[in-house]
Amino acid sequence: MHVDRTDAILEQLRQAGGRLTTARRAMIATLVSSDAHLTAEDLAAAVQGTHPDIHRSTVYRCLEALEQLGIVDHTHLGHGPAVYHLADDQHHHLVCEACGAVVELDDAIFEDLRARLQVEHRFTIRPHHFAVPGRCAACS
Amino acid sequence: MHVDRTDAILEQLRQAGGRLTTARRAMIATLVSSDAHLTAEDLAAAVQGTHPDIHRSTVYRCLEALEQLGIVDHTHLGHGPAVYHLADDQHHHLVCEACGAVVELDDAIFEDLRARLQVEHRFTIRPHHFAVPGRCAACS
DNA sequence: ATCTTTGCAAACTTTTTGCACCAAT
DNA sequence: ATTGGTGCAAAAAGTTTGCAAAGAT
Repeated sequence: MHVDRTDAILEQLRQAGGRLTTARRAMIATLVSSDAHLTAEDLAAAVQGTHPDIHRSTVYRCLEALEQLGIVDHTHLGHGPAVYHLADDQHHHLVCEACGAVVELDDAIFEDLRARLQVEHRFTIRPHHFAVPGRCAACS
Repeated sequence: MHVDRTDAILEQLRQAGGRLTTARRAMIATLVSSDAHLTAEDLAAAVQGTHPDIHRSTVYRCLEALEQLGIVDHTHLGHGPAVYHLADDQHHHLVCEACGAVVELDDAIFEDLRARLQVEHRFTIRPHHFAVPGRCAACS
């Protein structure tokens, strides 16, 4: 179940010296139970379903805190808002510029490119932070 | 000189049915004479040096128009504003998340990845639209 | 003469910040 | 009791839009 994962995350938060507040619990619960790509606004809306007085700015601040603690990560799928997901579920994205479809990719696909850029430019890529744009099968 | 390139671009604009206005001339001139990565704001500031009454919104609208005509292109180097450059100078970017350094890359480096994603996911990448983030030699 | 483009002001979207209060440890 | 987190309101940053006037063809 989600319980193990949630517990592990809450433990990680506590270990890092973060406080276990209502807002954080609610946000982590939402992130655990949704495997979609949530914007800060999505998350705020979801959380406010059960806790109406958790403010948008709290959501942004929590996300920032949780990101610094290595619990969540954000990605840019295109223009528009960033999307957030739990850091224990790392993956890459292809986004169709025409229809917005998102394809999730395994890390492995970037291995060759990573190795090459490391050697040729001494640059260590962290490619999950931005999606790779293009055209999906249906739109090309 | 820059004259040839500018003329070619102005011709391209005319051919496409776009009008040759003061704002467009000034913006193209600025883009031709600067090979840096200019934000819309940078461009507005530069253009306003000689034409003080060209409005920011005109700059944004021209950029949009010039982009649709295939004359300019924009890229996202990270959080913060988009940067614009002439479309006849296509290249990719690595951006250091620590120091902001930008490494320009040739298209070729994405060939293998492009081919693989095409075959494995029928997805045609257009990777120059977003920079690939990571750590430069000095920051890793 | 026509139809695009511009200037301006104002709105919009996403995110950040200052400050006083509240709550977790 | 302390320190970190929260609610609120307000601003910031980047970009877009409606409209009437000006300009390019």
